[in-house]
Amino acid sequence: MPELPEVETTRCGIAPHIIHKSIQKIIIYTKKLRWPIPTTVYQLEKQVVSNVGRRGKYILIETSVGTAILHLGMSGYLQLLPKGTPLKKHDHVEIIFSNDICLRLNDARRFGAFLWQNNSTIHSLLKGLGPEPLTAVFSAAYLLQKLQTKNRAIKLVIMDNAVVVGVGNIYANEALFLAGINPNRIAKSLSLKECKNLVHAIKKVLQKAIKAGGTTLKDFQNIEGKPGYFQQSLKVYGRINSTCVKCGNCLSSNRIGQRLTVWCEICQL
DNA sequence: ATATCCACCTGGCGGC
DNA sequence: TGCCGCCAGGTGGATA
Repeated sequence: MPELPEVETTRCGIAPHIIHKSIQKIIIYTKKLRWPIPTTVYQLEKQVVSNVGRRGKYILIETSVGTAILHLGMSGYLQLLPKGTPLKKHDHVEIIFSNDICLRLNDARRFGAFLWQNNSTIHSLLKGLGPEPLTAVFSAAYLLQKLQTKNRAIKLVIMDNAVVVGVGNIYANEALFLAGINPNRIAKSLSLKECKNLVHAIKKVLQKAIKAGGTTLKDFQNIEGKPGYFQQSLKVYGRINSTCVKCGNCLSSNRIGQRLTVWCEICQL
């Protein structure tokens, strides 16, 4: 998937086409993605989309009765197509609008989700999420305070949705490189200055990636089926066994929490 | 509470 | 060509 920039690219791509549009029909081709799709999502039918929001990597299709919650997992994407376009392999759900366009969720690995919340409740998946990385709430002071109880690698902590949402493996690697911080550092050992650098790096790398339309690795594509271009800017992710773009040193790699991590031993302390 | 590990899936790639 | 093992953008949940 899609990390936050890819999700945001997707949200921006679909929003203008479906806001204020009326939903005619929901068709579910695959009953279970990461979780079974609840039948409550049929409440979307006959409703008008009031807004298309995002919380972390969840896309929120809002109506006056409730909100459909979409997650793209590792391999999901959304497409807007004319109603009746032949289905592709791994098209799991479609939302048909009254103007005869439909929104389809395709997800080869089925790690994504299609869920529902009534307007009076908050889905448990959305509870306990940390701040959005691109808001002022996510600050150096906030991060420093959060790190005080954390004896794990800093990379794991910035990828923890309870600390800050939306930072996945690509951008965690990239932000730590940009901030000059070794991903293996014990989180609570970071100084305020390092927290400042890291928070700044996370915001910068995410903003740049959103501007570039996301990162395309294998199967991510935006709403028009076009790739993102941020992969051209990656400094460490995917560059295992290559040399550091800054100092020429051979990059190091290991696994942190089962996720491939790449860094420069000289530039990241 | 925190930390670790597993599970859920398909597809693409390199190696034999 | 084919089969095998390994890898991949996420993250909730079970376990210690």
